[in-house]
Amino acid sequence: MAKSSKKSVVRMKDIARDLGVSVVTVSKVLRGHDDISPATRDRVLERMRELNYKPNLAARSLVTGRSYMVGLVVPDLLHPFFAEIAKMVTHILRPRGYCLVIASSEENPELEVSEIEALLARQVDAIILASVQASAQSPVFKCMDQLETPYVLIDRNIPGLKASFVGVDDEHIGYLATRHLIEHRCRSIAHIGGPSVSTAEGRLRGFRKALAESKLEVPMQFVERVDSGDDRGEEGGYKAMLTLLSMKTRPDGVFCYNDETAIGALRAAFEAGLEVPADLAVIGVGNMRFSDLLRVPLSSIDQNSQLIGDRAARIALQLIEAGGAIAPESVLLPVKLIQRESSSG
Amino acid sequence: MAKSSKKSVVRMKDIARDLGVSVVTVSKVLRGHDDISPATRDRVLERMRELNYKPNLAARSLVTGRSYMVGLVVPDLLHPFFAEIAKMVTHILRPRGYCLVIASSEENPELEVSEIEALLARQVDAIILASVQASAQSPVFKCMDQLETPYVLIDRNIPGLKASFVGVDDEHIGYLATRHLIEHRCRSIAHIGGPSVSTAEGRLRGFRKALAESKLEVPMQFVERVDSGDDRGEEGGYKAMLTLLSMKTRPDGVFCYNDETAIGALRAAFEAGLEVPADLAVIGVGNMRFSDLLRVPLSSIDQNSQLIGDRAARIALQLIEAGGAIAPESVLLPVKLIQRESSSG
DNA sequence: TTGAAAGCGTTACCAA
DNA sequence: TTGGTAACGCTTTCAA
Repeated sequence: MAKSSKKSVVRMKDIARDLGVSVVTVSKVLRGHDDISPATRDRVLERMRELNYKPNLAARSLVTGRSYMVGLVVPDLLHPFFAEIAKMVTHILRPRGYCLVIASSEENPELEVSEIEALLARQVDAIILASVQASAQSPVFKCMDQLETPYVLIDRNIPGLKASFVGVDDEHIGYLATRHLIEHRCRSIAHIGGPSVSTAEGRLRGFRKALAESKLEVPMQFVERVDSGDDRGEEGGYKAMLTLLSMKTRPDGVFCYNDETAIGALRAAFEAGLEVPADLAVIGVGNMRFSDLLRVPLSSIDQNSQLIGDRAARIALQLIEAGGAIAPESVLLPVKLIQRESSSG
Repeated sequence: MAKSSKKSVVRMKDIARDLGVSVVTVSKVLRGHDDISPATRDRVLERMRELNYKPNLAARSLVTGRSYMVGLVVPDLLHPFFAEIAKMVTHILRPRGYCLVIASSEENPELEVSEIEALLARQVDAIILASVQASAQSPVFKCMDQLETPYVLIDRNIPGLKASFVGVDDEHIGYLATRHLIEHRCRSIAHIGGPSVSTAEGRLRGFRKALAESKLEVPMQFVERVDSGDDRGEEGGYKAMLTLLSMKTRPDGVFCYNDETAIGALRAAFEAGLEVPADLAVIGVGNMRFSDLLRVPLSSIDQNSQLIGDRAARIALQLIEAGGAIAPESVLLPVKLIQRESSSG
């Protein structure tokens, strides 16, 4: 062989020429068709190996109409919840020949639209989407429908959309967390909530439900809201907690929309000289890694993010294989309360 | 318009037909060629909008030979260091029309090879790579060279490879961290190191250098090594620390390969009833978020991960645009010591 | 068992 | 300013 210093994109044509067979034959060998004689097959395979042949997937995609790419759109890759999902999704997809194209919406609905349009232009076979769209009317859903690109919603459901969804029961999460605080003798419980997406709203509903059940009051001012974006909640949680602590009757427990928010809340509480959980019990959602190594280990609700990624990927594959002939499926995964010191008073 | 319920993949052909122009004209309008009359241009653009036309990027890729995709291969997406890089890379790439395909090697060299081959088959225009290959002889590098696919190494450099690299000076990190411990009156300093990649090795060299400079001994047994993989180091750090603590003369300071390892080490120290930093000072690398909210806030060296992603993405773009006619560049970003309670004795 | 021809949606080249 | 023609590398179909 010549010194392999020059660019050499090997094509089927080259292998066919070298071996005196047709391109079709090479193509068939590549894809394991059985109407090829073992002798030819072996020669072709050997030559492929010699030349280190790699099929051009763009060309294949053009003729088959399938790209073997799946898009994943999340609000923030840095959030461990979504990173874990991304990891699990590739883990399921890769052995099946698919690859993952990631896009980040940065919690911005318009950006999400353009990211999805870009994915569609790339002919992705399916999209897995933690959407920040406000409603089912958003043009993204029409786009995907128009191209018949199947999609799976994760984490945040969009009411009124006939699409598959994988996530958790957020109302249940809110209920569970709040009941937990009540059972630990909190009587004046505040909530630091997230932006207006289904998850935050569900958790708030669960919060109210638990309190109502126990006939506990929720002063209006005890529900603070954090606009996401800023440092994924930590700063927001800090400020919200400051507000809560400045009230004349202070809460003795706080249920935070997520762990980042809770960590911010903890920081505010420490700075104010409070003991956690003696003066203030805190619980979050997400069960972040290292939650148990914090100054006061943080109680949390585990959202089962690995399983969300796993299931979403599998459903995406089903939708691709089925060519759309499959009914939307809604999967609610179980959650688990992880009690740690921040609420064990 | 008919109800848009049926699949409708709009092609240039359709627009051309509707308007009585040629496909070429449509193509030129799409790409902003200026040899088209404004009148035609407007008609085409309007029709594109009406039909919600999206160019088929696979087809374009086939003829131009460029996919506008960049591959990113990391050992573990879940590690915040790599997640941050991934986020930054998309952030640079997206506005320029590129998308990011992610692949995870799981710290497995063979898996890394196959992931890279898959990316090459997809015609990615460049690859950004935190490689786990042991040497420059690995076939992956030949592969990428053969296809003239430019690549940028990040985080871990491969000695003897003529490739662009973006990372930090790991020997300096090790030196800085160790000097810091020495300055804080540690006299018996241990190291918990990582797997044999350039980063871990550099940090170890820096460790030895700082100790030698101060004429401090390093008993062989004071250098523990963690095989990555297990929970990104936390468990390994824990076990390594247990070993160190079981010695007849215990270290009074430990420099850990990364923050995860350090957190494991902290856990072991706490369980042994030690006070940090009074009995044992600890410093890590990575400056993980929430490092300052740990039970004992962890001192660390910040690796500037955002900037690594930024620079790697820009270099990748340059390499793509230059068509290989650019000399490899090695960028060493500055690091910063973040002192916290774990080493402020 | 093999292969010739057609075509996938786009862009490049050059002529009109 | 416009467009015809020929690619790009592959798969599909169908005939040999």
